[in-house]
Amino acid sequence: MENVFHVLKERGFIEQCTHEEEIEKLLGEESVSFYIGFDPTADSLHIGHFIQIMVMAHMQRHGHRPIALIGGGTTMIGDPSGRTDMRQVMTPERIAENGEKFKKIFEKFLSFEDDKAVMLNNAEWLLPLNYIDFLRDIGAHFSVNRMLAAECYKSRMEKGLTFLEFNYQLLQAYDFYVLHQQQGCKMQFGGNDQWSNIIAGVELVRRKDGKQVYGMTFSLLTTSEGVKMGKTAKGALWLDPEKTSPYEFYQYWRNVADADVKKCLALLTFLPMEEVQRLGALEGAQINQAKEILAFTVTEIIHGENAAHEAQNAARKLFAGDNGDAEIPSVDLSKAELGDGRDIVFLLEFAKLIPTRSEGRRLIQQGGVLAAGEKVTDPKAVYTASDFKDGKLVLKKGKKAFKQINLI
RNA sequence: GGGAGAAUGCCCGAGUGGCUAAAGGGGGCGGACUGUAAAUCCGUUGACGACGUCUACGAUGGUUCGAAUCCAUCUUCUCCCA
Repeated sequence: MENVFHVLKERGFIEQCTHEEEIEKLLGEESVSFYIGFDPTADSLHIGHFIQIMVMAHMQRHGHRPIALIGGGTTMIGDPSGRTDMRQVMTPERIAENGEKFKKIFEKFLSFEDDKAVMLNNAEWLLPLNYIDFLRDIGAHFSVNRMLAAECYKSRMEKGLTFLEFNYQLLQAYDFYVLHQQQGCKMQFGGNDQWSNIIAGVELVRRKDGKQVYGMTFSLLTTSEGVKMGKTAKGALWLDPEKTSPYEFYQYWRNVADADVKKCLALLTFLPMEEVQRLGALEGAQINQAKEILAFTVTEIIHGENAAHEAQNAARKLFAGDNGDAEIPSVDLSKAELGDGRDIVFLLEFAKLIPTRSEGRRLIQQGGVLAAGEKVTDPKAVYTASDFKDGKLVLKKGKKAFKQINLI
């Protein structure tokens, strides 16, 4: 079987390794147990986590054993790495709830049968810890001097870092130590922002057990301009269809910058690299084909084939100017609520295309609103039941935002 | 524990008694150009019953005809000393 290290390297996942040659050798020789930690700070995973999930999937396909670690314990502290502000302290109930949701998502991407992958929660061993014992056993191995010098705290050295957060690294290192002992875990992966935490774990295992374990980090998904990808107007690009609809999700990828197409295909899909190369090399208007494939494939992996087809059809129809079908994101408006007619601003607000009525008026004045294909020029224009063809009215805001109102 | 300073719109950041819904930048949104791209350019960016009204410059109270700007108390944060 092909060495997964080469696959990950070729696809551009790998950013830093603790011991490149040894890791390559190890992954080529035996089935390795490795772990990636996910802190349940929100009620859904987002696209940043998805990269890590892809890595686990690639690894599992090549015969290795993923340990998906849910950070029920570490989330009680909050990881300060690479952040400019302190994380909000979360209640244990919320953390547990979010953790359950994470579990369900992992089950979609990994096979947990026959111990081919395991899912654990570090709350199990972190919550019962005794402070004094922990300090003596684990804390003694850490150098504050070294920790402070680490790049990941840099921005926090200016703004302030609490002792609570400062302890995060010890806990993550301890996770690795526990997993090494209990699960024979030899590697830890993570986003590039996890580098310091991962090295800390590698060193702790070496000091405590005298064993060599390894760490590797993966590129964070950034645009060619270095901005974090996966940000939408509403915040993160979530994997949960309730939080980010498959259509929105599809559109996000359909609209990535030319320069990022190849990278996204390599990191977010399982398409063979020859295909990725070919698609990424397309130029001019042709690269739109590659973007369609990217959008469809990623949506398919996350939301399934049907949802991907629906999203694609809706997008194609809307951008082809054919507003005829029901796959467009829509809202229902009762006849009673429409009454003798409502003004355009009401309809825009009702369809959640605008946050305030002022925004709606401004938009109309700037010529950014189309109703049933006609540009709306008067903010006071009133729409009645007769304007709904077959009980439908498609509103278009700008070039890319559509919403259909169904009269019921 | 002692001392110094800061808190402004989504973010950064000017403003130190009326001309301030608050400069400038970033971001967002709309338009032009295009390929549902990037870059660029133009416009816009508190809300609402919209040439007017209301709410806003950490919180509360006060001085004043009038406060983001002055005073008092409080809260939070940063820095220096311990």
